Amino acid sequence: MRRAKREEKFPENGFEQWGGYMNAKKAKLEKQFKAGASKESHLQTTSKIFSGVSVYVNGYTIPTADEIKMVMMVHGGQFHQYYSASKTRFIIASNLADAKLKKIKGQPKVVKPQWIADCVAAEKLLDFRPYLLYSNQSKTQPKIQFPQVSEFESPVNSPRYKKLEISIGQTLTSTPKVGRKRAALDATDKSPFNDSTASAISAEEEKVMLESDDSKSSSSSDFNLFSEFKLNKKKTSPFEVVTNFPEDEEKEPSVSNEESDFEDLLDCTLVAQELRAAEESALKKTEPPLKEAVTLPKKETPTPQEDNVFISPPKVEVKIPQSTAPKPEETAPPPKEPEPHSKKAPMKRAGEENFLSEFYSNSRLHHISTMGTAFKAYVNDLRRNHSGDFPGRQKLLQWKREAGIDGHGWSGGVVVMHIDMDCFFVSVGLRAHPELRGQPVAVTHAKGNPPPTANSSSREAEFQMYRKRMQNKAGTSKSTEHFAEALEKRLSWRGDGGEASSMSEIASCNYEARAAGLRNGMFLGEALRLCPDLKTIAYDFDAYKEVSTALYDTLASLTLDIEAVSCDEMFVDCTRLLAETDTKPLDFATFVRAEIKKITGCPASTGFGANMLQARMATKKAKPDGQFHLLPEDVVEFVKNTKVSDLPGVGRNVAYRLQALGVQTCNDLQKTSLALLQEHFGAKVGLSLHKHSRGEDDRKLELEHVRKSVSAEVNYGVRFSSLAECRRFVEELSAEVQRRLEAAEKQGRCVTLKLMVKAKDAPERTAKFMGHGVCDSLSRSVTLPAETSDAKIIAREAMKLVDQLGINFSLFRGMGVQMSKLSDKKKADAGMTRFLQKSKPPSPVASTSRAEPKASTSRAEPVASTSRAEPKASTSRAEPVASTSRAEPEALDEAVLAELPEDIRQEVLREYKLARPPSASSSKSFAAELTMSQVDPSFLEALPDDLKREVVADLQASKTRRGDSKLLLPALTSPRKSKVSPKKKKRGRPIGGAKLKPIIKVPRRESSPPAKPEVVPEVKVEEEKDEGPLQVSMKVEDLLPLIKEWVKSSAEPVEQDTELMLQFLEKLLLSGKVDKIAAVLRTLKLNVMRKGSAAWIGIFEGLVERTQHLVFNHYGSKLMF
DNA sequence: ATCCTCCCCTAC
DNA sequence: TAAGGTAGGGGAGGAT
Ligand SMILES: Nc1ccn([C@H]2C[C@H](O)[C@@H](COP(=O)(O)OP(=O)(O)OP(=O)(O)O)O2)c(=O)n1
Ligand SMILES: [Mg+2]
Ligand SMILES: [Mg+2]
Repeated sequence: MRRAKREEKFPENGFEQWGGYMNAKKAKLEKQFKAGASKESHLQTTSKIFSGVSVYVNGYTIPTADEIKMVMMVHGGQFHQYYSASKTRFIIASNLADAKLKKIKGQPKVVKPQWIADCVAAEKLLDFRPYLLYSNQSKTQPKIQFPQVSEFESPVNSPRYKKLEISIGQTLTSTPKVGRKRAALDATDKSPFNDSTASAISAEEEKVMLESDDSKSSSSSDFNLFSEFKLNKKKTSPFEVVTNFPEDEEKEPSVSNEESDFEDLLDCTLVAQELRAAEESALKKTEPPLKEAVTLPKKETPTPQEDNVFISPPKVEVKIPQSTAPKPEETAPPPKEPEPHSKKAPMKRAGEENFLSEFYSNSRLHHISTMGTAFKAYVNDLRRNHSGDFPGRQKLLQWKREAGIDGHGWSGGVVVMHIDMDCFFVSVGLRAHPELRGQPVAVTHAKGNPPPTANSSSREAEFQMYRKRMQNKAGTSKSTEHFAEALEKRLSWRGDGGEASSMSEIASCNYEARAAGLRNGMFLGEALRLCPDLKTIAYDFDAYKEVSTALYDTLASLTLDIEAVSCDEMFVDCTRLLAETDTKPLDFATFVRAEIKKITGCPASTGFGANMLQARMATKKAKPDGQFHLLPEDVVEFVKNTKVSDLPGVGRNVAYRLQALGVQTCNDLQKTSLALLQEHFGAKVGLSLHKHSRGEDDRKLELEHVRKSVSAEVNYGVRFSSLAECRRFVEELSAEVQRRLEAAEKQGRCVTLKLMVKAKDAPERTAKFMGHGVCDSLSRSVTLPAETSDAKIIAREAMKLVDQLGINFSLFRGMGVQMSKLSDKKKADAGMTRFLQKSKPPSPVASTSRAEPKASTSRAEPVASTSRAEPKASTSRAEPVASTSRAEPEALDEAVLAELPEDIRQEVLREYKLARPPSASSSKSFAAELTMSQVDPSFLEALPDDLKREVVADLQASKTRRGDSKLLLPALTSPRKSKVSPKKKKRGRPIGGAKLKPIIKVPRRESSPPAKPEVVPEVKVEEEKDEGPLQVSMKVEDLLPLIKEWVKSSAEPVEQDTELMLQFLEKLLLSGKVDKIAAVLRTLKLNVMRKGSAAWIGIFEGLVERTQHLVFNHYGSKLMF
């Protein structure tokens, strides 16, 4: 069966104990290799130990998830990639770490991984109870044998088990597809920062602000020197400031990655907190009271109802640094901005005035991200408008002459250069702090002496708790130790609650600091413990921007075969440049780096290679302040000593999983078969690892970048005290998205809402001040019928999604709004608006893309939106309408509508719908097709009969689609976009009702609620004896309903029906319709489980077994479904 | 086979 | 206190 593909299957192996597990694993893997791509044998299982057992692995476990997956495969169990309340029977976890665990519905058993290991060792299914992670008895060693193999029926402690489903493998098709290709045109020209969100201030404005706001440069003690840079215009490269700083930077032993983890490790700590909180306040189910809620009322402004409610002129942005301020050393906490009346300045929270702009102005991640985006656009613009002249080349040639560098350039093949500024933020910052050169320095917000937060003791307690948990992890294997160690380092602050416990992150640290073990992204507290002498300096985003621009302009003056990576880094295809200037790579490097240092005062390192990977690795080797050319002949050797974690795409997770496979270096990786890699990591990732480990890289520089999505999200400071606040924040984020879309001259059709929700037992107080803490994250999206960039529409859709999720806003810890399925914004669709709004000519505005030749696009007040409909003072309460193709509801002219082509009409209807305030109960959004539950009844009623009929017909025709799939683990939510039959409409979600108490059985299906036997009766009898309705040639869509009805219609299956079904399946098999078999079995399984009938389950199991037998005989392998 | 949604991961 | 953003690759699994 072609299905074999690469799913979960492993040749038999004989690995026994987990004791010497690591070793055994290696041997086993090798064996599998040998077995070679014997795909066929893949499907075999060696035992039935885990028959009927389905597991989902959460977090890191000692047999790793991959290993458990393998074991389940081999021993007859089921491994679920996602947790499903209805299908997953056990959750394997070592601790509470992943918040997800805590909100899972269906109360699956959470069992320690050791259980799996012990079962394998014992070669039989052991009672899982001793291994329950939470049970009191769990203590430790277990091994209580359990009589027979699958007696789990015993209602250990939950009758729920009864209806527990036997899960069968799933996995049917699933081709590693990537799909989604969005046609998109190019953006337009403009300077790099025109769209940089908050900082979208014009250069002039910026300057003014800088000048007037001295607090700004702030932190830097010497404002003067600093300002010299700041006041320079950014646009071009006016960086003549020439600051020659003494060379510094001595070579440091290269350190590995930066501190990537964050919450993961943090999680453990938080988990400890959670535990404690949970223990203390046993069942304090109710909504956690918002402690600060008080201040809210007064704060609220009259809420401008205007059109531009949510636009937040970015002006704020630039100035901010001031509030933060002073450097660490010389503490001088500037006065917090005084608060009108209330005592101390209340923390600013999302949804409150100025929060967003203030947050953004201080967010380093926001800055590097938007700068990165801006530079990609900048390169696009430069390429588009380029004259063909590269002035920098004259300089290069002159330099060569003066330096006495002879001709004979490079004659090799493709040369890719990667260039990256050394400890960027620090290097820039040090220009203003020459006295700190040579010392360990880091850039961070915190300056030190945090208020006497008296929680050092509580932290100590947390730490102890954490330790306990770790030990509890039993395993104690290598990796566990590794993580434990890492964690301890980060969290083992004791005593004083001074800065040694600061949770402020270090954006960048110099090489002197790295020598002490510091890494970018590390907490200041931990950093100080590692390096007590660390000096910290403040951020200076404007300066970074200037240096970045200088970096780009420098390279752009030499060639435009550039792929921007970030504000301090890019790839350059030097092939043509070197050939045309007859220059050798390293000579070029010397020149460019010197130029950059001369202009910016900051060091950059460059690497050269035959492809992007090699160039990147070369840069790493070159740092700091160096250059390196990885020659083709040296690649093989070079790569062997490279750690896998140094490969692009190999982060914490992949590195960990590779390590579990015994792979740590590229050399190890080379010895691993492609098949195995793909088995574990998927087709693409596996192949990528395979190639990268050999220094091979197919990627081509992306010279014309096409943006695919635009988003704005904040996962900090989110603590809503009212739905209104939440809504307002969504509106602000939407306005931000609109602004960015406009800056990029794009529109989109898909709106995605992202949420971070406090995990079930996570403490109200997060480890990091105002941080998101331990959360579950989820997203929901809607595809609109027409593209838009209108913040109002975006916000409305996003809010609908919020409602739809039905989670109490007070649990939100982060929100994001994203627009995707982008297309260039043309005035084109103004056509529709015009059509419907008889009076309004399509604003011919901006016109085709490409438009503005750089120059700052207007920072634009909210307005901007091109074809904006006139907000007529319509009678209807429609909001002040805004942009794009949208007509006033009142403008709908039935006659006109009737003449429109079908597709257009649908869009109009859609728009019409959008323009209306959603009725209270309707929280649904449209998808490609309308769904009954998404229709606002009042809207429907208002339609003329014919239209009504059409809409309804449409709904019914499409109602089958889009069933909810998955039902992700954070069951924390509600029934997802459950369909709900036409008749009943979605219950309006209780706006603030958190459904902490999920129902036992989650209705995970579209149509009828599972537990509803009522409906069903005897529908039809499709299962006649004789040939009956089941035909091999039937389409799956016709077949499945029959299956469903079969199960639904009778309490107990009739034997003849079962036989008939088996015969039918056999026929399908003989006809090669394996997919249909899989589909039938899946549907059957679903419905049987839903029914929860033991009789049906038994029948089903028997059917599956017999079918599998047939399939095996026919194909030599089992069917995966 | 391919598309789509909802993740997860990675990178800066 | 602290400022935990944002874009893209890609995998799982369901629908078509
Ligand atoms: N976790 C991180 C990683 C990076 N950055 C910012 C600060 C860095 O200076 C800048 C560039 O990132 P790099 O990865 O290039 O790191 P550095 O330039 O600091 O050091 P290196 O010399 O390793 O390039 O991005 C950050 O704020 N947080
Ligand atoms: Mg760098
Ligand atoms: Mg970089």
